[in-house]
Order: sequence, then C-alpha cells, then structure tokens
Amino acid sequence: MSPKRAQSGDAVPGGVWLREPRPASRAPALTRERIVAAAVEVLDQGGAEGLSMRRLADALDVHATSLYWHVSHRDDLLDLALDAVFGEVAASGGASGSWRADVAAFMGGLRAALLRHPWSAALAVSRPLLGPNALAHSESVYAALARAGLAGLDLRAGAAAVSTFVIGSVAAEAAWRHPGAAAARAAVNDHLRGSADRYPTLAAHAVTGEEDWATHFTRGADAFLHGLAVLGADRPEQG
Amino acid sequence: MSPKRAQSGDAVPGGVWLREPRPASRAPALTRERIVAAAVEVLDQGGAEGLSMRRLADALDVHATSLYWHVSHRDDLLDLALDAVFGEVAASGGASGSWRADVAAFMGGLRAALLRHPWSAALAVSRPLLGPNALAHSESVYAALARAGLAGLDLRAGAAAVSTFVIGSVAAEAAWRHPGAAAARAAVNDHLRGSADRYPTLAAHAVTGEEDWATHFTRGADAFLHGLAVLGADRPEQG
DNA sequence: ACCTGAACACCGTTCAAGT
DNA sequence: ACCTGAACACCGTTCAAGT
Repeated sequence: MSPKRAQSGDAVPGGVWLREPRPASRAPALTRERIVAAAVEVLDQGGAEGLSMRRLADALDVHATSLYWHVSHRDDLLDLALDAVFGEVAASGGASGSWRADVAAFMGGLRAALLRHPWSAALAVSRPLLGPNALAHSESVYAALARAGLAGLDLRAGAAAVSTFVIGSVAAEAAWRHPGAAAARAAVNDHLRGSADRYPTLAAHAVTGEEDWATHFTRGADAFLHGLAVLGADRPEQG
Repeated sequence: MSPKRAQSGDAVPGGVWLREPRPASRAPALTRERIVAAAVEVLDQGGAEGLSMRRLADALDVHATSLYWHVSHRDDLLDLALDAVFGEVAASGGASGSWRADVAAFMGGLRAALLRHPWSAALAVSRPLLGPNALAHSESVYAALARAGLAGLDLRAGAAAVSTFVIGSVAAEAAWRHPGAAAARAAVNDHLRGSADRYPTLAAHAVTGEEDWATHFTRGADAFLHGLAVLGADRPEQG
C-alpha cells in the first residue's frame, strides 16, 4: 500500500548483505506507459470520477506527487487513457471495395472499443481527439468518405457526424448500463405511462422492456450512411 | 459574501426598534427555482467544474449545507440545470405539414439553446434526459418521426439518433469555443501538415481555418434526415 | 420546516528537498 | 533525472443543533 523501498540502510552490522545494491541501469520506476495502463485499469473499475491522483499512485505503489513528473495535469491522464482506447480499435485494413461497408466496420469497431471502457465515450464527446490513435482512426474514416465522393466542408461534416454518432450513441448506452438500470427503466416506463396526456407519443412508442442497443445502433448508422451516400452523389466536387 | 442576517438581537436598550420583526409569512429563503437559476448562472460563468456547493451557496448568500435541504446531491443540481436549458428551446408549435421541416426546426432550436450554455451539451450526453422539458422535446421529435412513417424500434432508434447528433455536435463545437481555440486550431493544422505521411487524407482535407459550425451542422442534419426518410419509406409498418 | 456550524474524508497541485 | 513529503486551498456530504 504505502510506497516504500529499502533504500537507506540502517546501521546494522553486516547489513550490506541485506541490502540490494543500487541498480546499475537506474531504470525509472515510472513510465508514461505504465501510468497510462494503470489509469485505464482504475478508470475501468471506478469510472472517471474514481480516478484520483492518489488512488492511481497507490495502484502504482508510488506517491501521488510523483505522477507530476510524467504528466502535467489530471486531464492529461484522461486524454492519454482515452487515446489508449482508440488504440484498441481493430485496424481492419481498409479498402474492401465498398466505402460504405468500410465506414460501417469502423463505426462498429469504435463502438466495441468504447463499450469495453464505459467511461470513455462520455469523455470523448467533450475532448478534442488528437492522440495518434484517434487521428489514425479519423484518417481511415476520412479516406473512406473521400472515396464516397465527399470533399471539403462536406467531408469534414460527414466525418465529424460519423464520430459524433458513434460516440454519442455509446455514451447514451453506457449511461443505461449501470447496475440497477433495469429498475430505472421500469420507473421511467411507469412515469411515461402515467403522463400519457402530456407525452402521448412517448407513452405509446417509447415504452419498452430491455432495449436492443446493437440493432438500435446499426439501424441508426444505416440511415446515416444512406444520407451520406446521397450527399456524396449530390455534390461530387466541392472545395 | 458571508451569509448573515440580523436575527438574534444583542441586549441593546431600545433595540427592539432597530430589529426587524419576525416576518409573518416565513417564506423560505431558498427555493428550488432560485437555486436552479443561480446554478445555471454559475455554470455559465465557470462551467461544470466551476459549480461547487460552496460557490453556489455563496451566490445565494447562504451556507453550503443549506442546499441539501432542497436537493440531495450535486448531481441533482446538474440535472435540474440541464432541464432548464431544455426549457429554453422554443416550443415552435408542431405540425407545419412537413415532418422533415419540423424535425429540422427542433434540432436547430435545441442546438441554439445548448450553445447558449456551453457546459450543457457535454452534460447531456452522459445523463438520462428525463426532466419535464427534455421529455416535452422528445415528445415533439417522436411525434414528427411517427408522421414520417417510423414505428417501434425504428422510431426509437431514429429519435435517439436525432438527439445524439444534435447534442454530440454541440459538445464538439463547444469544446472548440474556448479562448485560445484559434491558436489550438493552428497548432493542430501544423501537426497534421507535418504528419502528412501518417495522415495523408487528414493533411489534405481536415486542415482548415475557422470552421463554419452552422453549415457543418445543417449539412450533417440534412444527410441524416434524408436517411431517416428512407428508413420510414422502407419499413412503413413495424412494431 | 428550514437553515447553521462543525466536522470528516477526501481532492489537485506546488515546491523545496532528497538521492 | 526522478521521486518524496509537507503543505495549500479547496472539495461533497453528514449530522446534531438551532429557530
């Protein structure tokens, strides 16, 4: 628990033999990679608000203030951890012939990675995604949409919309995946049914048992990709 | 600054005249409405992380612990403030004849309200939107999409996608609207141009001066609504 | 019913000091 | 170069007490 190592030997006679020699290569105990890996683990267990500098330091058997040598804010930690999640997205090559199938695959891959780390989607909406892994993913989407005929502002809008849709969907899904979500959903259904006069359409159509998030997602993505295809066909060249 | 009122009179002779009589109607100093209004103001000034119980209490000339009589967590405050933002969305009636025009109007109205309170979109992605104003907005969207021919799972997926797109877009936009965003954007552009080997498509197409968020948004929304129209036409009836 | 005040167990971050 | 330890200015939340 408390970070201690045998360093300053007490004056015990013959104590040399009991002490480790100073390591020759002096490899730093902490590295960015170790810190980020530990941060992802802590985040997986306790969510974003469970990641404190002290708790992370504890997990690394180190003092909280030591982290500041490798990282300048807590926010940096979050950004690094988030990019690590983007790094888990299967690269899945690229040109399969159909840009639409490629983009759908990218979206599905990102969704899977974000779902594996339920804290990540909520974070991704509000932070600029500029890490190397996030950029690599962006590059793939841009390339596929360019093949669809999008360019300039349309291309940027399309790519942004794709990310926004995936990340936003997972964030919503993750918000409903906590323990006790079933009870919460039942309470919502009761509330809607009881307010059928104020929310008639919701009472009739929004009430549901366990939602099927996966087809929810693919169906929305389908609609979306269809719209993008039309956008590409409508404006074949544009700066 | 510090919350004080003349209550317990010191034993000054004739001091009765100097003290206010105990107010007859004993109206509570704090109400939920006052608290929420103040919270929105504090959030507008300092963002989500600038809202602390103590700071909010200060703004209301009250002790921090007094807030807990009216509200049970800080999270409640955030949810209430968020629903207040949804309350700012112009109701804009409904049936204009074209469901698509109606949904586009709802999306634009929500975007405007969220942009007025830059902290709100990032919050909206990760919290269930169950306040009365959020539900009223949902009801409008559901009703319009039902007129488009969507039903059952398609309707829920479509409505969720509409909200997700709007809220996610504003969150991204808000993240780029801080002071110094221009410098940040320039740095990003430099970085992308310098990494043209790794991100060729980004270097060619993602680099831009000041982004035009509004047309960015409407173009994405257009593509999206087009896809939803197809979804409605493809599956005219479905539970 | 509504507000105060003290208290508890935390936070992120700094900075001088050690090795 | 890298880590420690003390310190500062905060946090959310509880609970008994006042009126």
